[in-house]
Amino acid sequence: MKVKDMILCLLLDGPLSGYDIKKKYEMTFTDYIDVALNNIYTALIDLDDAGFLECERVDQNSRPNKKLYNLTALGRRTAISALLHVEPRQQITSDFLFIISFASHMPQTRVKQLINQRLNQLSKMLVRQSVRFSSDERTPYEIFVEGMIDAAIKAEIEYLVTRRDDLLESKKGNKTRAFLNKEEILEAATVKGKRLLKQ
Amino acid sequence: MKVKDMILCLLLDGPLSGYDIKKKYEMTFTDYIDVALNNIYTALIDLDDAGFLECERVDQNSRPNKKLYNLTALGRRTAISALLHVEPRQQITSDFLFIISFASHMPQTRVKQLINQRLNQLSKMLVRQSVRFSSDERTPYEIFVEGMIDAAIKAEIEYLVTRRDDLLESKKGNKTRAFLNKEEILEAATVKGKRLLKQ
DNA sequence: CGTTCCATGTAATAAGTTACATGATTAA
DNA sequence: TTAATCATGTAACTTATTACATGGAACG
Repeated sequence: MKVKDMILCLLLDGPLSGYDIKKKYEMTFTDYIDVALNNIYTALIDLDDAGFLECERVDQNSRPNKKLYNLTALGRRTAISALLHVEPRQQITSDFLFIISFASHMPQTRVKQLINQRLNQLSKMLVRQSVRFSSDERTPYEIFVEGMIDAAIKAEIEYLVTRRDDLLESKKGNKTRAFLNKEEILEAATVKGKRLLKQ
Repeated sequence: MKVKDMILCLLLDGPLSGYDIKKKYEMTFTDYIDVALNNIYTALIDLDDAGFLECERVDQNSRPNKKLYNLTALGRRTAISALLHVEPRQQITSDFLFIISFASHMPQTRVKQLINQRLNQLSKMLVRQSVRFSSDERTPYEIFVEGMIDAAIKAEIEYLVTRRDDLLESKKGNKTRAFLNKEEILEAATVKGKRLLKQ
């Protein structure tokens, strides 16, 4: 699916500004859709020019003015058509796994760093999860998707925590702790919550 | 990580032809690295021109001739440097999850189709897993990575199979079976094995 | 006799990324 | 007063994708 199709789909549930789309993306889609958002305004303008959207200027007094975009009939048809006919692509590119598979060419410190960084990312994802879980207005479908992500995150953490020692050659007699333990990771995800998200 | 960096890394363990890289990719990296491979030959030529590789022509009698690429000192340094200094990006784009979260705009048949297609993809991934598991010459690091993928695939199948009914509004009194059951999926992954991979 | 495997490339295009650029308001 | 939030855009560039293009050998 192309970014423009996705934008049209996001507008199926009502008009949004570019900024709204950005926020929505950052909060709910970041974990399974990877796009840079700098071009979102350009995309909206293009879609507008092509007749998929109509744009309404909204003047605000204590805020910068904004533009609300809404689907035209054509836009709505296109969005639905994408939902029905696109064959979904699963596009995963995990530098982490790629690099780890070359661990024989790296020093142990790098391996530890990579694991810890990844656990950190997963921890942040859990934070977003908990924020989402605490909101109402979620459709059963969104709940389904969130549950899937939750399961994936937890499976990965579980695997990393139980297996990461396999990556270290010199386990024995190594007094310095290499890794955070599972409790610390999960705690980081709940307690530091908001702070973490802002990093 | 860029494709060219990855190619350099793949060559760390010995010279390969473009075709070798393709094969290696298709067998072991497909599941967590998403790239189109048409440009692999172009990339090799570019890397050669830039002094990262040296190329040896190998004439074969009962096969098309091929070109074996090997790292130069510069190429090796660049590969190692990428492994040590790149900050790994996790790039997931799951059209499946995106589309599913808009299920309220789709007919039930489409939802079923999406779930079944996804289970099919996962099934194929399990086939690749089983082929990989049966090979020797795997470093502990590769085993680690495979284990991770295995865990991820199984977690997703588990989730889909136990929760997919949540997506169907009219569960009651629906006689026609909507989905394959878990045993059928896992069986498809082992029995049909090779045949599936070729689709 | 048809399909898969081995093996390599080119050219045009589309898409997305990075970096640049601005500016008022509000909460800490 | 400093950082974060709200809010929108442009231009140059890099990258990757799609489609095209070929051809012998082996296998079933």
